[in-house]
Amino acid sequence: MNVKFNLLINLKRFSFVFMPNKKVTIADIAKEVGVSKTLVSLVLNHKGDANSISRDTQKKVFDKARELNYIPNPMARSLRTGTTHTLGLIVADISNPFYGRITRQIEQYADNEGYSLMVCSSDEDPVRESRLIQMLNDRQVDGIIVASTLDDPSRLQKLKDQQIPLVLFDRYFDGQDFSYVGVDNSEATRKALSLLHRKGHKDIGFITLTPSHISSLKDRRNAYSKFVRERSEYSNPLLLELNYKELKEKNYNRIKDFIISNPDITALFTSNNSLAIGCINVIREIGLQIPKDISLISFDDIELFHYLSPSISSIAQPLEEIGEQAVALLLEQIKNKNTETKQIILDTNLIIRES
Amino acid sequence: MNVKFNLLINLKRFSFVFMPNKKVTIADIAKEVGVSKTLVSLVLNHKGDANSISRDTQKKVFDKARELNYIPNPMARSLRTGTTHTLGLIVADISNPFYGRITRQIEQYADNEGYSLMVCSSDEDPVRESRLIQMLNDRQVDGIIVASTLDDPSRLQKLKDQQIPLVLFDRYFDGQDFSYVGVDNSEATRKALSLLHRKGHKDIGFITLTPSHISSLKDRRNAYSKFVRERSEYSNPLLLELNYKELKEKNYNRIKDFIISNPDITALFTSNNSLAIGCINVIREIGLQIPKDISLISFDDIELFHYLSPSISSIAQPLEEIGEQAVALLLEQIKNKNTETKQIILDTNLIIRES
DNA sequence: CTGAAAGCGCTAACAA
DNA sequence: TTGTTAGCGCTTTCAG
Repeated sequence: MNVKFNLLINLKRFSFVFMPNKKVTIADIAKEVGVSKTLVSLVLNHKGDANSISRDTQKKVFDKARELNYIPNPMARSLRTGTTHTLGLIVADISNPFYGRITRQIEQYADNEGYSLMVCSSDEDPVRESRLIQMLNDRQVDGIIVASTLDDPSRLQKLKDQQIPLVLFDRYFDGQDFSYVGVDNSEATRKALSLLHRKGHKDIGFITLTPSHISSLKDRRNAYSKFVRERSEYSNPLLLELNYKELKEKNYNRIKDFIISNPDITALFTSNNSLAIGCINVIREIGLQIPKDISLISFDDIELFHYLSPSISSIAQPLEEIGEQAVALLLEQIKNKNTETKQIILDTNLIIRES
Repeated sequence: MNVKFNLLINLKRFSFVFMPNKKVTIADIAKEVGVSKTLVSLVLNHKGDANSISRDTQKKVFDKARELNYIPNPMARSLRTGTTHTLGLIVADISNPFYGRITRQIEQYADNEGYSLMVCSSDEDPVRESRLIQMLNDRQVDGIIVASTLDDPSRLQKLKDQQIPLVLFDRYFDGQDFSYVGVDNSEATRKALSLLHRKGHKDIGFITLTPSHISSLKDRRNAYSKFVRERSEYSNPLLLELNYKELKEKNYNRIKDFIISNPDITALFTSNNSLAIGCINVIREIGLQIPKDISLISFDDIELFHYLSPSISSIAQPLEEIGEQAVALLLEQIKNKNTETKQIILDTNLIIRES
């Protein structure tokens, strides 16, 4: 028993000597190769040729680095350079498949370029989002991608002033000059509404979310208002706004009231997938049938819509491309701080199903 | 023109003096208050009392820090302390709602405790996962939470040897002593199978995923084998294994073949939600009806199952609690490196619907 | 071609 | 009760 115990202790002590416990630094390499730390750093950062260091020396350094299994300390590097090779991503809710799938893409492209991703959910709370931005900024991420829930873009403007690379997606700010990737929400909404209209629907209800300053939501709602205004046969806009909290708690009472108190409605347009789910619930509960009694089209396609019976028509955003472009835009800014901001508008796809 | 140019230059120079451009450091505070950097550091880290620094001095330091809007540089701190206040999370695929929802919880609890989260998807690829573990380790995250797709736990053992806090979830390793939070997959599977059996199903097909070393999948499959073996009325196990890639590509051919070539099957158990979706597709395609011709129960409840008609019965894991416990376990290890490993098994919930 | 030296901002022994 | 000093590991002038 004692022997065993001693053995353990000795092993532990011994480990100090030979194990890769104590991490190797450029100083170790320098000492072993017999050159200065500077040279090692230069070589390892592929600045050897630029500083005309002999190929022979370079090779020795590289070999020794591999032999010692040298791993650079990112903290030391970050402290020195101010860069972290980390990107920050803020979405409303990572468990929402819309954001989940975009996140997946962003993660993938970032990883390909050697960047890691810090993921945060703002919960549609501007205060929380501000805190997260601050946190990411404090942590010196090299850039931030955000589907912002802010109503006042000044916090983001501050980032830009600080030259922090920034890309918005899904939501932009009117009259603000940020890089952005998204879709034409007005046009997509108009197309869906037109379809409903062509199918003979005269009373189309529109259900959307607050906070209503969110550009994507606003554009969709405005497109609806415009659509209704342009057609004399529509009396009043049939509009319902839910807030994020009641939606999250699956409190659909107001949807129910809305549908019941507007019996003329023959079609519904919802401005996101969760709202559509709420509507489906309510419609079933009331005992109505889709699409016999009421038609439904939703923004943001999710798998569910495809499998429902009847399947639900929806407007699909090109999630993969949104993620890809967001990263591309951000990396461009990171690589060249003077890059002009760019706005990328991608095409949506109106998927017509049975609803 | 020239005047303007000069103005810019002057502004730039001036900015050095008063703008919050150049970040304030403890040195600035020290100088202003007239104490040493050490003292400032001590006070700001709430070690003032412990080092019997006068309350008066402490207050001065705190006030000045606030006045100067001091923000500690996490890189410098990390370099010095070796801690980053960052947690690493590795899942198979962040866009899968199962992981998305757990991630959401983990993020939230981590954030509450002042930790940020680095999220990575392994894509069920062990090589990729190893790389991610290495990356997180290099970045000196304070701890790692992982739903591991590895078949050889030695890479994880290495983390443990290095004293890196580690918590597994969803998947454990037989005979390995890691902290873990998950559910009793055997029991849950048995319960579902029993239900099917009680309802009179004699030929229950079981569809699962490879790689088959993944513990959760293995336990489910073994539970099925055992169940079949224990009942003489079952002739042969009706088992199909898909691989992750064909599932991801929605290549359901083998499911189709399986169902067609086993016409006796009256019930199906799938070991995850994506497989269930595949089955639903195939069953519809073949022209069979759920549950008239074939019943279906799936592991891992998703919203879709609730809304499908018929709605699909499933085994729900307590996602929120899994996330919460995983973080709790990890933080315990971070706070006290000598913490014993702990395995937490949570209850599942068999949700019986129409399928 | 190479190296010395000066920090990035912070913390923690060790003095005083 | 406070301060000095010595780095953490790396990059980058600048001077040979």
